[in-house]
Amino acid sequence: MKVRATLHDVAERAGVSVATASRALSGRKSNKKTLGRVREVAAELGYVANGAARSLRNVRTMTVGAVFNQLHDHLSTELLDALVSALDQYGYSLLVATAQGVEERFDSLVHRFRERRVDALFCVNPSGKGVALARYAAAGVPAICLFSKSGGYENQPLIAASIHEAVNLALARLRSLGHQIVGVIRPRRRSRPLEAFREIARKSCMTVRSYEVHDGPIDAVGVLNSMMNEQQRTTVLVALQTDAVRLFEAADALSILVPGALSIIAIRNRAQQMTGTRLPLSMILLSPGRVGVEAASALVGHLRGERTLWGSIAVEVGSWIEGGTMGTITTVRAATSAECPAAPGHVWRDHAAGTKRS
Amino acid sequence: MKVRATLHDVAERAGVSVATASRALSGRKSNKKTLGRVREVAAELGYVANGAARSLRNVRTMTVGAVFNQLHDHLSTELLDALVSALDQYGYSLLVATAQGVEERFDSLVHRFRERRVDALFCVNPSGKGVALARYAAAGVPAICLFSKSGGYENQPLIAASIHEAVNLALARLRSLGHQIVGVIRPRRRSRPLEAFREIARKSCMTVRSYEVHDGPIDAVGVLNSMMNEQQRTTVLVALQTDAVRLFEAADALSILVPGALSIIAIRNRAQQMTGTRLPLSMILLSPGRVGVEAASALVGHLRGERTLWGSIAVEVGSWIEGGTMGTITTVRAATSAECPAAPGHVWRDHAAGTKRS
DNA sequence: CTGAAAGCGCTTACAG
DNA sequence: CTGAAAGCGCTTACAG
Repeated sequence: MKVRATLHDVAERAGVSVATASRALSGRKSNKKTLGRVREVAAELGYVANGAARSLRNVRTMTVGAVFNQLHDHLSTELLDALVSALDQYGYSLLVATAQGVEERFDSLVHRFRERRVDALFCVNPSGKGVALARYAAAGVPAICLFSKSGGYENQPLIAASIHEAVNLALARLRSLGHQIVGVIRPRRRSRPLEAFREIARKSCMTVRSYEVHDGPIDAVGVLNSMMNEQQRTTVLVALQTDAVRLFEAADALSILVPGALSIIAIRNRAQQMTGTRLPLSMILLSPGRVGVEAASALVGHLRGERTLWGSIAVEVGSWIEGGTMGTITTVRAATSAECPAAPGHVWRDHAAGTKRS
Repeated sequence: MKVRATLHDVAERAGVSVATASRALSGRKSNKKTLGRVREVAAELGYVANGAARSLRNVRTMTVGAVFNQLHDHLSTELLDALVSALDQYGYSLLVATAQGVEERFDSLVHRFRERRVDALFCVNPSGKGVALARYAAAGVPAICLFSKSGGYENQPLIAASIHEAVNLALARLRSLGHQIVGVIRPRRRSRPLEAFREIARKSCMTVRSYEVHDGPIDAVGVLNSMMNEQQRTTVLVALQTDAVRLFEAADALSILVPGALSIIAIRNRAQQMTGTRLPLSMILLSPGRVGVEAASALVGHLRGERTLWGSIAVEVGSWIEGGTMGTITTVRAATSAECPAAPGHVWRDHAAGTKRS
C-alpha cells in the first residue's frame, strides 16, 4: 500500500480510467455500479484528493487568508473563532498570520499570502502602506478590511462592528424610565464600545457626563460619592463589565439603592461570560464574532458572483439585555421632558487602543 | 500584462528558459548577469511563485494545520499568536480550524486537513477518536498534541505547559520567609494552573488549605475574616489575579497588613496585563505562548530531520515575580522548621474546565 | 457513460 | 552555466 493513494491508484484498482474515477468522486455523471465501486476503493485506500493538484488545475485554492494586526485581544479572538467556523461551512480553510502590531510586517504578510494563492484576504485592523493591494486587485482577489482600516487600506471594502441598535434601545428604555443624565465611566485606556456609547448618547437628547478614571481597579466608592453630591444628579452609570461590578458592590456598601436610586449598565464582552458573574446587571453584550459570520457570508456571496462587496458594511454586534439594575427615576427628574428624535447611528469601527479623541 | 505572471512569462521576457529562471529565483547556480536580469523582470511583473504548483512538485506544502478544541479562551489565543509567529519565521503558514468543543468535529477537521496536505498537524486539547491519525502516520505527517491529549490522541507526542519551576521558586521563597501554611482560593470552575499550584504545594512540606469559593466576584471580606479566626493561621493566600486584587483591597479595608500579616500571590495570565492593575502583587505570570514557540521549533527540527519528536515535552510557562505582597512571617510561626526536600515537578497539562478532581 | 489527452505552474536530474 | 523534458496529481472539454 502506497503511502498516499492517488486518483491513479483508485482508478487502477477500480478498473476504470482516472477521468471516470475523478467524475465519480466529484459526484458527476457516471453509472451507479462504477460509482459505487470507485467510492468503495477510495475508502479502502483512504484516498483524499491532493489539494495542491486540485488548486493548480482549478485556479482557486478554497483558502482564505487572514492577516491580523494583533491576535492576542478578545476581539481578534472572537472574530477568528467565528470566521474560521463560518468559512469552514462553506468549504474554505483559513490561513492566519499576525503582524504583532508592526506596520511593515502587516504589509509583508499580506504579500506572502499571495504565494499561497488565497482566494480572498481579510485584513483585520490593517496598518501599513498596503503595497501589495494593487496586485490583489489585478488578480481579482478581494482584500477586505475587518473592524477598521487605515493607511494604504483606506480604499478597500470594510466590514465593521456597530452597537448603534443596542445603545439606542438602552437609551430609549432609560428615557422611558425617566432618566435624563447618564454617566459614562471612562478609563484612560479608551474602549471603543464605551466611546461609541458615549457618542451615540451625546447625539440623543440625554445629558452625558464622563467620569474619567485610571486603568486598573476603579475607586468605585469615590466615583459614587462625588456623583451623589452633584446638583442635578446622574442617575445612570455606564461602565465596562469589571467596573460595573465594582460600582454595584460599592453602591451596596454605601446604601445607594440599585436600581431605586441608581441604574447601572455594563458593557460586556461575550467571552467574559466564561469567567462570568451572576449579578443581574443590565448590559450591552458584545458579540464581535458576528462580524466574522457576516464577513464569511458576504465573501462567499461575492466569490460566487451572487453579490458585490464594496464600501462599508456595519454589523450590529451589541445586544441590549435588561437585568435588575434598571429602575424608574422620578425624584431627580427635571421639569421638561420634550420628545427626542431618534438618534443617528454610529459605527464602532475598531478597538485599537490609545487612539486619542476628545 | 497578464493577471498573474508565471515563471514562463518571466523567462520569456528575460530571454532565458524557465529552468534558468527558476534556478535564478531560487538562488541557485547561474551567472550574475542573467540572475540580475531575471530578478529584475520578476519584480517588474510582480511575479510570485504559485504555491500550489510548487507544493505539487515538491510534495511538501510548507503549511501546518492547527485544530483547536476551543478557540475563544485565553490559552488558545496566546498559543495561536505565538505559534503562528514562530512558524512564520521558519517559512511555514498555519491553517486553523476549531471544533468548538464538539468531539466529532475535531476528528472531521483533522481529516479535512489531509486534503490540504499539511506538512504537520497540531491538535490543541484534542478530543475524539482520532480516526484519521493512522493515515497521518502512514503518510509520515507528524500529528502533535498541544497542552493535553485524550481519547484517540493518547499515543501522539505531546507538548504541555508546566509551572513547576515558578511554583517551586515561590514555595522556596515563602519558606525562607517563615511561612508554613498556604491557602489556595479555589473557585468552583477549576483553574488548571491553580490546581497545579495546589498539588505542587501539597507535595512540598507546606500545609495547604483550600478555600472553596463560588465563581464570580469573590467575597473577599468573608474569606479573610474566617481566615483570621483560624487557630494556626494561614499566612499566604494564592488566588487567580481577579480574586487576588479583591483580597488585597479587602485586607486593606479590614486593616490586615499586607505583607506584614498576610502575603498574597496572584496567578495571572499574560494577556491580563493589558487590562492590568498596578498593584504590587507577587505573582506567577503565565505565558502559554511559550508552548507555541517550543512547538514550532520542535516541529521544524523534526521536519528537518534534526531531531525526533515523541513522548512528552513539558514547557515551563510560569514566571515567579515578587512584588510588594511577600512578607516575613514570624509571629504565627510553628516550632519545628525541618528541612524540606525539593518538591517533585508537576505538569499542568490542559485547561479544560469542569474536570473533576478532589 | 467512459477514456485518452492536454495542461495547470513549478522543479530538477540529465545532457550539452 | 543553460535548455529541453519529464512529471507532481488533478479536472475537463473532446471524441467515442
